[in-house]
Amino acid sequence: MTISQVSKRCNISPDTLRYYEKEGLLSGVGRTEGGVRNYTEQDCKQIEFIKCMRGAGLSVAVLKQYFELFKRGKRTLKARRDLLATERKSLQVRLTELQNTLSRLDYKISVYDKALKSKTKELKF
Amino acid sequence: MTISQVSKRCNISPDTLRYYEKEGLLSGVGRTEGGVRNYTEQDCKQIEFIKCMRGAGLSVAVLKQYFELFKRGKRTLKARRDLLATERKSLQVRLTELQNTLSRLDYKISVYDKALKSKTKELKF
DNA sequence: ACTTGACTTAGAGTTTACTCCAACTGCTAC
DNA sequence: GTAGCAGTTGGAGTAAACTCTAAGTCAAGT
Repeated sequence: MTISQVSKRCNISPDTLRYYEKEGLLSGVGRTEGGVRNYTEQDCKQIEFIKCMRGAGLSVAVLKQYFELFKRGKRTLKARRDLLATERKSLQVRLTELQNTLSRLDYKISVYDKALKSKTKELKF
Repeated sequence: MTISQVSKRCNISPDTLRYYEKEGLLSGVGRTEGGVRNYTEQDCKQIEFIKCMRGAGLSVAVLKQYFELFKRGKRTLKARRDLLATERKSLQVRLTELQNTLSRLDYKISVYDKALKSKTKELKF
């Protein structure tokens, strides 16, 4: 697959794909004789994984670390597991925060709806 | 309250507090005769609100817009409600995404745990 | 051979949200 | 009255994650 095909399929710009590769999140992307990137199905899966994790707030630096561990082979299995577990933990924390903020927004919107009905009072903020 | 007191209480740096004020998220912070910021309890509540919303990913620009509507008075009640509702919606979407990613991480960690037990196989990534 | 369009690289530029700096002011304590 | 500290301002600097530009290459079509 060419970069533009992967770009469309994964909905990530070619620039970003090149950037991820430069940062070491995609080490083994092959090239044609002409030097053009030739992505495999595996590459795509990995890109989807990266996209998913980036969406959840994992930094490019952490993902780089993860894939660098990978390159060092089987003996880093535990380290990778632990890295993921750490990220999982902080994701869980952020999830709970977001849930609280969602409730707070719901409450605030309900206060607005009441104020709009009574057509009299203004709010503090 | 002085800026350093608020900074401690809200756990936000004085620089950030000044930055928020400059950006219009805190319009009416009073000053002493000497020109020193003098925060009220209301100001603190507002700062907590800003912190909470920033934590949930609302941009400084959106919050600025919200407080600018506020300055225009009661006739912007509906606009403010709608702004909050829009943000609530996208927060909800992100929350669902994060939940999916959390599950994915859980699964991946379980795969690692299996691989660690059997002590034989490597993973794709 | 020549144009066209997609691709390559290195490196510069952008955006967001801070964070830091320099130069200055105004209390408070000695 | 002056040292020291907390505060002020305007503006410069930073980090992360892209995003864009310039200059060039390559393969296909005319």
